[in-house]
Amino acid sequence: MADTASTRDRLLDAFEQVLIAHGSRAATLDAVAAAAGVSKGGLLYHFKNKAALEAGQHARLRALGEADIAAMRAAPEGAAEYYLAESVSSGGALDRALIASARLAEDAGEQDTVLDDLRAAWYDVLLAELGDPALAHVIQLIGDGMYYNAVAGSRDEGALEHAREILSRLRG
Amino acid sequence: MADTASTRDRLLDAFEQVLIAHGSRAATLDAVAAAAGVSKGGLLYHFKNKAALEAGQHARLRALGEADIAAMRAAPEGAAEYYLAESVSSGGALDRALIASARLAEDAGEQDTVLDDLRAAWYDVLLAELGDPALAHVIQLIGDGMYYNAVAGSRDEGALEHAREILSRLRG
DNA sequence: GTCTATATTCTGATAGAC
DNA sequence: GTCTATCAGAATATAGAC
Repeated sequence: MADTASTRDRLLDAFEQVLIAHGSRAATLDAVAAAAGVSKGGLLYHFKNKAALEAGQHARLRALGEADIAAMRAAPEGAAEYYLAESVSSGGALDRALIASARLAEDAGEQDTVLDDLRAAWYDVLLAELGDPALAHVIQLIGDGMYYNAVAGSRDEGALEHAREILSRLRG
Repeated sequence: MADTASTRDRLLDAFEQVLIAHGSRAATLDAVAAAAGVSKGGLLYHFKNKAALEAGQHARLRALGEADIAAMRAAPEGAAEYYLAESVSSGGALDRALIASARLAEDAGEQDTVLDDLRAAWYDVLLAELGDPALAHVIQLIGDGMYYNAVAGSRDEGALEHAREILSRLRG
């Protein structure tokens, strides 16, 4: 029901899109309102100031991230496989929210802990499955690396296959 | 000779520092000039506009990066060890330049290729030493992951030790 | 080379009409 | 709920004094 998305949700979508495509400097109230097809006044009805818009973005990431962690715990292929596969940016809602919040986090001095919290939760699940702190840590770093490359827009073909191959060597 | 650094260099130092500490949104001409201890007019004598200041930052990274690639080729401990050790943010000149340029790159749509160029060069050196595309690729992803955490401002204790341990398992 | 003063445009935010 | 009009302050940049 993309057509029936609330204006509030469309504003958050637009904020994400501008953050991802053009960075935080470009994500002004004017630009976000225009991308969402509303006026600046319309935006400010839903989010009383820019801090509220940023908080809305972080809250969206938190909800998506917590759902993902539950899915990772339940993944039949195992948490490590699941984690690596999802770290390849697929343009999904979680990817987009992660990139957008990461860009905001660079400007604001540690105002929202969602990124740190999610990272810690993913690590816990990896460690519970693998039972090896060094391996769990390195799997997370590989995921971060794939995520970094996706954000930078670099084509990084074969990353997932290569990561899977190395993972199997380490487990075998 | 930090005391005898030229005003131009002090301005680039200040730009880096503000970018790293507070992000690109905070790195205004006023803030950079103040951090360097000069007036805005003084800054604009050395860099005629903001784009020139950003170009100066990217040029500084390119010079440091090319020197690093030469050092990596010559490293007695091997390129992979050298690469992982330097990927841990140590506050060195290269680290700082890398983080600063990465923050600028998010705002500007691929105007300077220095980050992509350096990444490709590092991969070439890793592959030449390791002779294994999957392993070279994964080592670079681990470095990217450590670098991503530095850009994001997270602390990530034990990353280097864990990466070294996994590397030795893979080589052994 | 560096500063002050100023012009211009952008940004966040408010008030009130519809 | 959404829009337009408007404002204060910030940001980039220029001109010219020293």
